[in-house]
Amino acid sequence: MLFEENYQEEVTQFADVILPVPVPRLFTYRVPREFAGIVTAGVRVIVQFGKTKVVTAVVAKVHNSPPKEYQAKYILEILDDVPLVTTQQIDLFHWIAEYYMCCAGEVMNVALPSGLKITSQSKVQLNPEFEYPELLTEREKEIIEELKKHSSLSYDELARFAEVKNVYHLIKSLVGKRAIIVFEEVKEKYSPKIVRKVRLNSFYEETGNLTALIGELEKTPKQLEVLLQYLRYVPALRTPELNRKGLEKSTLMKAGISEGSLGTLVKNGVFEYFEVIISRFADLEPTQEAASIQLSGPQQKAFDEILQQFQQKDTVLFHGITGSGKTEIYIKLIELALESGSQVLYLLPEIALTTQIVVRLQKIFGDKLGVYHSKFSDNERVEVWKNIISGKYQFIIGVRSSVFLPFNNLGLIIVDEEHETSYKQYDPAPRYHAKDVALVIAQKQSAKVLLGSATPSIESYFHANQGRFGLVTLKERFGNAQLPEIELVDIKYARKHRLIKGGFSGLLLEQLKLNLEKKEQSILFQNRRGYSPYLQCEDCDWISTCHQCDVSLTYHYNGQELRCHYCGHREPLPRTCAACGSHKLKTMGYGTEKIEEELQQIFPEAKVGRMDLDTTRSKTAFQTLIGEVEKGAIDILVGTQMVTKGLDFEGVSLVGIFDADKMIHFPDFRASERAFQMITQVAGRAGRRDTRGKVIIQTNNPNQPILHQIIHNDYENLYREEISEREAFMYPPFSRLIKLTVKHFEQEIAHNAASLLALKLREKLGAPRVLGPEAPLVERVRNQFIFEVMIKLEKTIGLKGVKAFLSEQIQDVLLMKEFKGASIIPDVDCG
DNA sequence: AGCACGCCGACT
DNA sequence: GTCGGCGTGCTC
Repeated sequence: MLFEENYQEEVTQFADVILPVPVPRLFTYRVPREFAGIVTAGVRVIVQFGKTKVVTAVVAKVHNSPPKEYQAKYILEILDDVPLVTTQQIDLFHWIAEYYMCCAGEVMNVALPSGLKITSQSKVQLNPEFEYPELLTEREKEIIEELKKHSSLSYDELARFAEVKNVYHLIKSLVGKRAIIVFEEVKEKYSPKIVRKVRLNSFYEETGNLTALIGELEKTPKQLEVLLQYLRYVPALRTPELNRKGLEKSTLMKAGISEGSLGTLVKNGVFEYFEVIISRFADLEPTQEAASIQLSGPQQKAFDEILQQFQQKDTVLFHGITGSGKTEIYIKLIELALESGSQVLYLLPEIALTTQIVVRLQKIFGDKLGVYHSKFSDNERVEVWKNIISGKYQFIIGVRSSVFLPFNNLGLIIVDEEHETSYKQYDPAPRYHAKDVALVIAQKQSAKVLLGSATPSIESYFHANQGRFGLVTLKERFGNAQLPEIELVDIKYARKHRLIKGGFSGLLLEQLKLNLEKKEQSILFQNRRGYSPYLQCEDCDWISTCHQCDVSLTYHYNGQELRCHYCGHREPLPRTCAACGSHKLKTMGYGTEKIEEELQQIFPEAKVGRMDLDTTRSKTAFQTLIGEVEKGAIDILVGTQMVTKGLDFEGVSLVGIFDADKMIHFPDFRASERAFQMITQVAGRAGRRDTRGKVIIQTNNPNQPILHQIIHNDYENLYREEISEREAFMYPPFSRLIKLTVKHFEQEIAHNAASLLALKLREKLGAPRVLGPEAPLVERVRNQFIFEVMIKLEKTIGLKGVKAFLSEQIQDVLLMKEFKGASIIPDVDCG
C-alpha cells in the first residue's frame, strides 16, 4: 500500500499549456514534483518559452506521458491556487480556435484581461564580480558608466542610450567580457486598489481616556483639531466598531488637516495608519425598483410567450419594434433566472452599452451586477473576472468580449440588438461572432438564449421560421406611442428645381425649423465622418488620395488635415493641386462636419452637436454628449451610425436621413438588410412618448422597393424578398461563407498567390463553391495589395474536413518561394 | 509574435 | 577584416 502510494508520486506529470502566441499547438512542460497535484487544468503558470522569454500560460491538460522527441522544460511557477480559467472556458477556447481557424493562444489573448497575463522583459545589470575594465572599448565604458546610474536597464533603454538599432551584439560582447548580466524581470500587472486609512488607537475608545487625551491636546490646537475632525466623521466612543474600520486619510486631508499634525499623533500612538484593499466598483444596494416595474398588457403577453417558448426551444428570437419596451421584459426574465440560482449574461453592442442602462440595472440588481466594457481599465476587468469566479457577480452586462468571462452556470444569455454586425470581430484573430459563441456556450451550459431586435437578422428570422428558434413578436410601442411618419424626398428633383440649400432639401429644412420653434430636438444621420470624403481640383479633376492605400483622403475641418480612414495616415491640407498647381480645390460630398457647419450657418441660433468617432474618442466624451442631448442643451444632433444604436431621447421628434442611397447600393449581398436595419433603427429614435415623430429620408430614387418596406415597417416583406434571393444565389443562411484574404506588397504576387489558391481549392471543392479571386472595394491598404477568395459551402457539408483542407492548401501556397512575404487570413462566417 | 542565429554588403 | 542590416525558422 505504502509502496503504491509512493509509486504514484514518482510518476512525473506533464502539462499541456496554452501560450499567448499564434502557434497552432499546445506546448508540453514538466510539472516539478513539489507542484504535483496543484497544477490542474485552468491554473496559470509561468514558463520559459524560447531562450529568453518568460510568459504566462494556462494549463489545458495534465497527463503522464512524456514527449518523445524532446526534453520538456519545467514549469517555473504557479500563479493560482484556484483555477482562474474554468475547464468550460478551455473547451470553449479550443472550440473557437478550431471553428474560426485560429490558434488557441490567440483566443486566450483576447479572453484574458491583460492584467492576468505576465510577460517578462529582458533586462541587463552590472555584474558585481566584474574584473577586467581594461578589456572594454570606449563606447562600452560609457555604457557601463550609464548602467552604474541605474540598477538595471531594459534592452530598449539600452538601445536608446547607445543609439544603436540592434543592441544584441553590444550585449553579447559585454556579457562575454563578464561586465554585465542579463536577467528576466517578471511583472505582475494587476494591482489591487489600496486606500490608506487612519483610526484612533482603541485605548481611546474609553470615555475617560478620550477626555484625558482632549485635555492633553489643549496645548497643541492643531493636533486637537485633527482629533475633533476625526470624531466628527467617526464617533469612536459611541460606535467603536466604526473606529475599527477607520477613515480614509484623504478624507481628513480634504477637511483641511495638515499631514504634519496627523503624523505627530501617529508617532505618539494616538492614531494609527493602516491599509485596506478595496473594490474598484462601489457596492450598490438594490433599491427594489424591480418590483415596481409593471409590464403593459402586450409586454406581459410577450413575456409569457417567451417563457412558454423556452419550454421547448433553447433559443428564442424576440422581434419587438423600436420603442416597444424590450428592456422591461429582459429585466423580468433576468430576475427569474437569478432567482433560480443561475448566472445571466446580457450582451449589448459597444455603443449601446451606456451609463443609462447600467445605472437602471444597478438600481434593480445592486452589486450582483458586473459591467464589462472596453473602456474599463485593465485592473477593473480583472476585478470583474475575479468577482465572477468568487460568485459575487451573478449577472454581467457587457460587450462582445464578455462571452470569454469565467461563467460556469449560465441560465440565460440575452443578445440585444442581435442583428448588429459589431458582434463579429473582424480584425485581429480570433475573428469570432459573439452571437454564435453565445449560442455555443449556452448549449454547453444548458442555458437559454434570447435574441432581441427590432430588425432581426435574416439568418435569425430564418431559423425562427424553420422552427430551430422560437419566435415572439411585439408590434406595439409602449404606452401606445405611434411609429413615426416617414417621408421620402427626391433629392434629384429638388436639385433640379432649386429646392435645395447646401445638401438640405426644402422639406428637411422646413421641418428642422419647425422643430426648433417647437423646442423639440432633431437627429440628422449621415454615415460618414469628416468634412468631405474627398478634395477635388476644379481645373484638372485631381483627387487627393492616400499614398499607401487605394482610397481618397477625407478632409477633416477639425485639424485642417486630410486623413485616410483605412490606415490612419494624416497630412496637412494642401493649398494647391498636387497635379496642376491650381488653387481651386473644392470639397466634394458630405461628411458630418460639413453638415454641422451648414446647419450652424442656416440656423445660427440653434445648438448643433455632432456625434461620431472623432468627437467621442475620449473616455467620457460620449457620455457627456448624451447627457447634453438629454437635458436639452442640443437642438440638432448630427451623427454617424452611432446615433442609431439604442439611444433613448425623450425630446427627439424629427430624424433626417441625409443620404439613403449609399447604404442601399453598397456592393454586398447584405446591403438591403443593412439599409433596412440602419434606417429603421435611426427612425425609431423619433417620437417616443406622446408625440408622433417624423422621419425624412433624402434619396436620388424614391421608387426603390426597400424604401417602401422601411416606410411601412414591413419587415416580413423585406424578409420574403431577401430570403428568396439568398436561396437563389446560395447565400447564408443557405450556405456558410469563409473568406480567404491574400495580401502582399506587390500586386502581381498577391494576385498570383490568390489565383493559385483558388485553383487548388476549385480542384477539390468544385468550381461553384469557390469565388474569386477578386480585388475588394479598397484594393490596397498600408501598401499591401489585397485579393479575396470566397468559399461558399452548403450547410450539409462537414466543416471540419473542409477547414483542414483549407489550412493545408494555405500552408502549401505560403511555403512556395515565389510567394514569399504573402499572408493569407481565413475569416469564417465573414460578412 | 518575438527573438536568436546566419548570411550579406558597407565601411575602418 | 568588423559592424550592422535584414531574412528565416523555431519555440515544449
